[in-house]
Amino acid sequence: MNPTEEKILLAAEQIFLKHGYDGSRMQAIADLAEINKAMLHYYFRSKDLLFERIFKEKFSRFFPEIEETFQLEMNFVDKLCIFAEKYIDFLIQNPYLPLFVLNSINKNPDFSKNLPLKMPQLLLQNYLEDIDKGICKMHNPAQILVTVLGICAFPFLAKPMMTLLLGASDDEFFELMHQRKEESKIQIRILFEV
Amino acid sequence: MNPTEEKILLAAEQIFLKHGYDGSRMQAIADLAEINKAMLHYYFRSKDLLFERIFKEKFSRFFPEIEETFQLEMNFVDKLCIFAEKYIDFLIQNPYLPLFVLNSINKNPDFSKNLPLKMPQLLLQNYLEDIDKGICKMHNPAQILVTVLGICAFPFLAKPMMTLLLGASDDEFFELMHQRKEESKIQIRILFEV
DNA sequence: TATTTTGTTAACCAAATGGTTAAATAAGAA
DNA sequence: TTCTTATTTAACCATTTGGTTAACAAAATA
Repeated sequence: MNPTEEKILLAAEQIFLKHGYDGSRMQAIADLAEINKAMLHYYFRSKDLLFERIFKEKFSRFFPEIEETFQLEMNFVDKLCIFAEKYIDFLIQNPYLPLFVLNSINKNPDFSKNLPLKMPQLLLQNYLEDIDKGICKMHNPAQILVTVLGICAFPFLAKPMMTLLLGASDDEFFELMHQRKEESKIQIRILFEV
Repeated sequence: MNPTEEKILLAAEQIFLKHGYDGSRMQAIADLAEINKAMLHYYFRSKDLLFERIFKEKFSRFFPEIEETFQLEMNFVDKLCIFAEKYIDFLIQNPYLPLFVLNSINKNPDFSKNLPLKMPQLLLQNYLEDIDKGICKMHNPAQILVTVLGICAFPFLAKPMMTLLLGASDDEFFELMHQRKEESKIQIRILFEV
């Protein structure tokens, strides 16, 4: 890929993830990429298209990783634990991602309508089997999904508020998130294991 | 209060909560309030001041309700349960609030620095006492705070994504949230009760 | 080398946006 | 009623913002 194009994508990613669509300026992206603003339009035509490019890439590069986990041969709760650890690790590397994705979907729900999201079905089947076997507690599947995603993603969504409430620094926050990999597994086992 | 001022505040609240600071237009607020755009500046001087007014009101009218709960005479886990139910009920009435507050703090952390937030200390003391009494499990207090807030608030933050993942309508989402009042209490007891 | 294609820049443009102003109207006080 | 103050409006303004253009440079191709 053209080095200029790459510089643009890298800069756009940073700006969009930090400030969202509305808060981002094309000029800011150009400045960060150290290129002329016209180049943005030369390579990507419009702000909308550039944003869509970043959003789709971020949204889809990250969901497949989860799917892998759910195809492993093990019981439901173990899968959830592995998922949680991997997911939190991923979010430590991409702390702005959750707020970015949620805001983007919130602003334009149609945007992610055609993106692939087949994991729930796989998960659900697996879950029902383990309830039959008697090794997993009965919950409303929707509530499980919300709870587990929340355990992992909420701290990152609430990062600025958390550091405020706890009087913690950025480093302390990330230390807390590393702890949370273990904490999340403990919580998941307590919640779902018989 | 002046009826025009009131109309403005009502409209500003709706617009800001739905679209955030960057996504909101003064003209949109004026249109919704059915008044001239100049009136906004006549009563509130600038977009920043109008936004600050809305933010502070939303942020502070909502935290005190929590504090009440924590001053009741009962054990820690019961308090958490009562908090969760009240909090979810409140969020059902104000579903846009969590994303609005988090985005606002995220955009301008200094903004909420001088706002009163003394609940953690009260909570912490209460918690330590109950661990001494042996009626509450030992966790890192910070992790508890994140988990409990997440159980309540995350579904509302993730509402658009949740409805997408679950293929649910708005009504079904709110039905799920009413269920969640019970679900949250169950989860809190499992997590923290001995 | 000559020519065409690709990449880059500075200057420019139209629309949108937050904000102002001066004049008009309504409301109160004298 | 008259004078003063508060409220409202339409027109206007400066800046910002996404986007365009035309000229220019650098490769690539012939």
